[in-house]
Amino acid sequence: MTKKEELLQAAQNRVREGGYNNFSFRELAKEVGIKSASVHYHFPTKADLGAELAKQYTNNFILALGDVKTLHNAGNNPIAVFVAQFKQALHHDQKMCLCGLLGAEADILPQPVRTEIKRFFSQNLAWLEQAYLYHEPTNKLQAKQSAIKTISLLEGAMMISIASQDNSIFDSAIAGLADH
Amino acid sequence: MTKKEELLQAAQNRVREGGYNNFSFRELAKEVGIKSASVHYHFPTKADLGAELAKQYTNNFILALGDVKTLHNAGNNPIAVFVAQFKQALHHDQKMCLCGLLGAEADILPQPVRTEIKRFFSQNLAWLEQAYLYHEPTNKLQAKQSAIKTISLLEGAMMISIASQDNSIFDSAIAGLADH
DNA sequence: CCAACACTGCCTATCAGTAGATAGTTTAAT
DNA sequence: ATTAAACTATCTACTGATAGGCAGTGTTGG
Repeated sequence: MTKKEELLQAAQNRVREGGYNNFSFRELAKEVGIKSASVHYHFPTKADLGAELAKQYTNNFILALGDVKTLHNAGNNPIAVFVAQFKQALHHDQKMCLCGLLGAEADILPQPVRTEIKRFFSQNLAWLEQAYLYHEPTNKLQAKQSAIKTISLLEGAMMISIASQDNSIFDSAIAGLADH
Repeated sequence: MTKKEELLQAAQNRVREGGYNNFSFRELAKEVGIKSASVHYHFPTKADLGAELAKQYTNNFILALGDVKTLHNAGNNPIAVFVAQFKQALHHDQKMCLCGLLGAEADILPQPVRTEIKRFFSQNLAWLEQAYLYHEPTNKLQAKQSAIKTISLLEGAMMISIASQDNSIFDSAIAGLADH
């Protein structure tokens, strides 16, 4: 892993714990073993780092989901796949969704970061909408609404589980979500 | 409104926009027209201010909901009341739920603040559980799960609406929630 | 083949601004 | 005379950012 990648990874952990203001160039530098001035070589400003962080997070997230049509044709329920990916993010890392936390504080984000956060949700909603269209008989409007309900439930459940330090809240929230 | 109340109000606005790290004693002092050192007279430390902020927010929130039994007996659907209060928080202030945002960054909060955030959710879940028990034929376990699903959906929908700068997302998410 | 050059990735040193917090003082009301 | 609520002045620590240096790694023209 390059220093640049290490910096992004360190930043991701900190942002997922405490938001955009919870990391500094000095802390990241210390963690990866370089000086804070050198971080500016890789990312000219903090906003640049934040924007690239959100961009890569979104891209990796969508990539890991896979293709809706492919999943469906292989006999997998894409909605279950989506839910499982959120569950993994919580149970494995014990941290918030990066874009969930940043989304909540969107008002104070530099615009390039905010743009990437918006993209995360528009892309995930589009993915989920397709998932509902493939998986159950419905129309576009209904599928859109189901997509919104599903991702809202997941982000909210994640948040409350972390606030309450109780992952069983998340499990209760998603019970029966991807059945039938 | 006393200076202390003004400080709490100013802090609330800032926290609901960008989390715990998004306010400083200097900014609050400037906004209410005193010096930053004077803020320490009212709140010895930042953690004290944060804890009192979360405490009052929770108390006011529960108080505004009213009594489940009273609502039910007056022919009102308590679940609809709960949903309406979240909708109001979003549409009126165009800001996140204070405890929602703070809950997401619970890992970095001073313990007294974190304790208050936990209380917000345990109290709201208890209120909602009662609401479901009163409003529809169910058992305690089902009511608990419904409570978790409902508050998760509301907090998540709020978050995504703010991230996307689109309140219609919230409205879609709650469509049909408090019917029948 | 090799000297000149440029690029990469880091460094030191430093800046102005802001953070939370403290000690001690003034002002005004009780 | 006491107390509440503000003040001035100051501290140490940290913030993002900049200027400029330096070693290593090509890369290229004579």
